Amino acid sequence: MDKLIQYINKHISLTAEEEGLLLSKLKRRTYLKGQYVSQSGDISKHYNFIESGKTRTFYLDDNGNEHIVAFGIENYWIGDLGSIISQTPADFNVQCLDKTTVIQIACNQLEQLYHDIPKLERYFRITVQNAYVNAQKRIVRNFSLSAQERYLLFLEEQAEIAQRVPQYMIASYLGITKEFLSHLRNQIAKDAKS
Amino acid sequence: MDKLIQYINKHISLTAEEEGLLLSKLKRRTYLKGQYVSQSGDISKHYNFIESGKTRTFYLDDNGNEHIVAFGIENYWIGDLGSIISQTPADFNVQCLDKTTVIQIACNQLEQLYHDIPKLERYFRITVQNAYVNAQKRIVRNFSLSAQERYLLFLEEQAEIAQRVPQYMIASYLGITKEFLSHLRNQIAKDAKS
DNA sequence: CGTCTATTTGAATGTACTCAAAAGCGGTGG
DNA sequence: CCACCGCTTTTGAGTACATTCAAATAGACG
Repeated sequence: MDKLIQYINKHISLTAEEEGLLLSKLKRRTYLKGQYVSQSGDISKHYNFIESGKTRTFYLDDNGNEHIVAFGIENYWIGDLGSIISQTPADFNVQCLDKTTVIQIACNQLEQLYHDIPKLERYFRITVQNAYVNAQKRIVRNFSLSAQERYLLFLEEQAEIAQRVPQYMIASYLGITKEFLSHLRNQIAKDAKS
Repeated sequence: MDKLIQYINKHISLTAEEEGLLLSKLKRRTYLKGQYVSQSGDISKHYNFIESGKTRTFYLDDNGNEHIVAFGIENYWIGDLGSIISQTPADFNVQCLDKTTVIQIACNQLEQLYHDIPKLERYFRITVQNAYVNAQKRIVRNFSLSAQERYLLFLEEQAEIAQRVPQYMIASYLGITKEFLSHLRNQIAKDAKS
């Protein structure tokens, strides 16, 4: 679980004692491809840090269409934060796209941990703050950019993810249909030639 | 500045001493209608809590179109968080829609405040966490709901704001044109009759 | 090689946009 | 009190971007 500790220590400095306490509360768990780390409707039991593998967080709308909210790869925190913080049924599903190993913090121990290691408040404040800034950026882009521009930006900014997930999921993440993304790629290829 | 202290104390418990220290760092400032609390391109100098009035946070895209990212009313925190936390040029403009009084924390004192009153880490963690959950919800809705559904939901969930801002700004917030929103309203009125 | 999943292609459709013009609605001044 | 001004909302026609549905093609894996 060194990688997680290392990540946390980028923002705060844990003492050896705190590190030990934190480690004692963490559990490693491995999911197979296709398994769900958490499911819509359930109350989330843990917050997860990906050690290896990849996941998608998606929402199933009333018409049965899937909408990918986020991808997760190594060193990402995943889970339905709304469910985790208020212990209400989750809106989102978190599914593994590969065999995936996560480090879990149980929700019912999170408050205790914040109490025992107040520095963690800082760590998570910073982490969530960054996630929030990105979410706002995404909202604005979805309004102000065309689907093609959004796709090109995605390839650029999230190159690693782009290479590791199937195209129809990228379409879903971008908020367009897989057919339309295919059309866009065709278009882009044509434009590149001329 | 009691209202802010009161709001903060919903999540944490400040001692009298901490309260005093915090208060000594806060400044009240009033802007006229139309004035900017912060502007795109500038590096944000403070984070703002609205005591009275209302604001819009918007992004100006490459085609010169405005996209409203958020509205602010009493008891909301406003500002370009991306700029505030990394002291980079802001993406967003925050403009007052009325005479607006805010309580400001200077960015260059924020870290010191976190140091002196670690509980504030917790307060802002919780605040940003909630904002993030809402942002994710908005992303999903923009994908899975039609413009009409989004509008009706907005009226329901943000009734107060809906009554206090002009329609063309609501359209911008929803990511549609003012003309199309007008069309939708027409449609909704017709549907209601039959 | 066959099966299953992912991607491509194309035609018809729909949702939302653009542009232009008209109508409504406060305020302000004559 | 009315006329005019600026700003917001409405209306309508034509258009564009993205969707749906159906079918063909390509890729991956046993």
